[in-house]
Amino acid sequence: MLIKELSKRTGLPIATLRHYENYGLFKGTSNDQVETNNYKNYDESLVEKIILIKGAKEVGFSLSEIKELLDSWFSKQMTVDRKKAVVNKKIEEIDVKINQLKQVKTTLIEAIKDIENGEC
Amino acid sequence: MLIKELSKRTGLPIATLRHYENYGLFKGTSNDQVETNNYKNYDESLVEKIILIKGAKEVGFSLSEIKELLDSWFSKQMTVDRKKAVVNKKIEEIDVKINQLKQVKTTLIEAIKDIENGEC
DNA sequence: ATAAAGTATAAAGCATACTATATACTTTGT
DNA sequence: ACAAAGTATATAGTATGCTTTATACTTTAT
Repeated sequence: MLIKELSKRTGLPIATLRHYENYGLFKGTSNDQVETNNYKNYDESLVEKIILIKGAKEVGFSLSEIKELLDSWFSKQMTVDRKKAVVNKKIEEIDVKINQLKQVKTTLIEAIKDIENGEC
Repeated sequence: MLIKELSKRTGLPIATLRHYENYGLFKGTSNDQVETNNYKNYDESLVEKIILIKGAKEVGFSLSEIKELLDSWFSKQMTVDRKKAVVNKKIEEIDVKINQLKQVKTTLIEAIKDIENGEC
């Protein structure tokens, strides 16, 4: 698919997708058969990958963290153990974030009670 | 307590705390009894508030979102219902983020399996 | 008494992550 | 055929959230 379709499928603006591609988060492929243009094709599998990027961003991961993760995940050079280590580290960080969110939620539920009791 | 102590208690750099105070997330009180300086005092209760700010930041909430929440929470003008609505909205957003994190986690657990099977 | 450490304020600087603009070329619809 | 829409690339601009610097004053330790 072309960039516009990718944008529709992922819900991210074209400019943002280009930014991510330039940053090295993913790569479209120019079809060498077609000589009239250099439009890039984006594979179906990229949709899932980009939605992962989007989700990770929305919960506070930086582009560089996300890049590190994806680079390991799809690395041809890295050993299986090294790859797994990187991904597992990120999974642990996710658990930390989930707990942080639960804590913030608990605080806000307390806040609701205080508000109802006119205590603030 | 003074700014340095607040920094120790919250784990945030003094410069960051000053930034947050300037942004309006909280307020220290200058003791008018003391005429020699205008050092600000930070109440014990601020520690919890700032740790909430820190946690919310780390899971992707912006300062303006956090400010909106805190402003409602401690507003003297707002009605109870309006306050509750703002806080409840944020609680819903937290649930969305928790689900996003779980989804990212699921994806990464799949990634581990793929890596083990040499599928990427 | 005085050097070192702490506090306050204002302003500049910086990193990250977009977002917009300008230019040029290609494809598509009529 | 040609206007409108799509794509690519490079560059500049912007918003957010700090972080650093400069300056000045206060407190603390010796």
